[in-house]
Amino acid sequence: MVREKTVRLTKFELEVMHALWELGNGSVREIQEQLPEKERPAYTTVQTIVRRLEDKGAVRKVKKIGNAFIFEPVVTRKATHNRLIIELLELFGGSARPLMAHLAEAGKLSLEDLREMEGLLAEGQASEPEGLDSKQDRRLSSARRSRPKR
Amino acid sequence: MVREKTVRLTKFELEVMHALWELGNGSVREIQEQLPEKERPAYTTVQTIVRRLEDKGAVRKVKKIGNAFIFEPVVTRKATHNRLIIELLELFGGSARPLMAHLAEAGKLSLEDLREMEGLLAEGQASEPEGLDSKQDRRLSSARRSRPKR
DNA sequence: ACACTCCTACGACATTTGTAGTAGGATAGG
DNA sequence: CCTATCCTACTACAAATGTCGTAGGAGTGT
Repeated sequence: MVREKTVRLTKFELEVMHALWELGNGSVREIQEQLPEKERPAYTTVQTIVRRLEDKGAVRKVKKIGNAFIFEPVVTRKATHNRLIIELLELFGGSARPLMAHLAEAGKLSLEDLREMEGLLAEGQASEPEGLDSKQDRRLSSARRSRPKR
Repeated sequence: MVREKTVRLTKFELEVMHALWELGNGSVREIQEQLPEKERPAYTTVQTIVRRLEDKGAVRKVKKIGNAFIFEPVVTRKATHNRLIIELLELFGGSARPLMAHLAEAGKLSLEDLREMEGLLAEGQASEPEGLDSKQDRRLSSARRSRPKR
C-alpha cells in the first residue's frame, strides 16, 4: 500500500485545495479566481493560504511562468476526503451505519442511491476517475491579465 | 419544524459534548473521567471547555450538588451530527452519492449495510432512540471522590 | 472550629486560523 | 530604457483553540 500523505487542513485551506484540484495546477491568481465569488478573499489572503499549504506539504511549486509560480497539489483529493470521512466516522463510532442512518433520516439518501451503490459494490469497485491531470500550461504565456485602468 | 440550535464546535468541544451526551448530564469531574484516558486533559482544561460550551449555548447548568454544578446538553447529539454531516457533504457537492462512493471504496460500506438501510428506508423511517435521558442524580450525594493521600 | 479537599471564577499564553497590507523585485509594451 | 503592473516575501493582527495555573470560597468528618 502506498500510505499517502495526509495533512490536517482547515476549512479555508480545503477550499483552496478544491480550487487547485479543479485546475490541476495553477498560479495564486488563478486559484483566487477559481474560488466562488461569494467568499473570494483578497489576493494576498489566498497567497498566504497557499504558502501555508506549501509549508504543510499539501502543494508545491512546479515551475515558474513569467514571475509567477505555478503550484500543484501534492495530496490527492481522494486521500484528503478519505481522511475527513474517517474523522467524521470516528465521531460515529467508526462505523458507517450510524452515518448512513443520519443521511437517510435527513433525506439525503434515497432508495435509488442505495440501489446504485449496490450495483457498484457488486461489481467489485466504485471508483471515480479522479481527474487529476490537465497539467498543461497554455496560459499566462505572454498576456497580461485584467488591466484595471487604474 | 423546530429549527434546532446548532453551534460550531471544535474537535475537542465535540469530545466533551460526546461525554456529556453519554452521561445525560454531569459535573466537570464526571465529564473529565468520561473522556478516554489516552487524551484526558487536566481538570481545569475540561472546565474551560465546558465554560466555553456554556458561552456558546451548547450546555447549561441545571443544578448544583454540593458546591459543584451539574451540566446538561442543550444541543442534541443528532442536531450536532447533522450539522457536521451537512458540512462534509458540502465538500462533496452537497450530495450523498460521492460520499457513499468513498465509503464503499474504503471498505466502510458493505452490501449488508446497504440492504439494511434499504429496509429502514422502505419502512419510511430510520431513527435511533437518541438516548438523552437518565437525568437522575444519585451521585456525589455525600461521598468524597478519590482521596489521594496528598 | 479546623483541616482537607473540591469546585468555581479568572487569567494566562502559545498556536492556529482568517485576512490583509507593504516593500521591492521582475516584466512587457512602447 | 521607462513605467505601469504583477508577483513574491514578509509582517501584522485579531479571534479562536488547546492547555493550564492560581486564588479563594465551600462542604464535611472529627
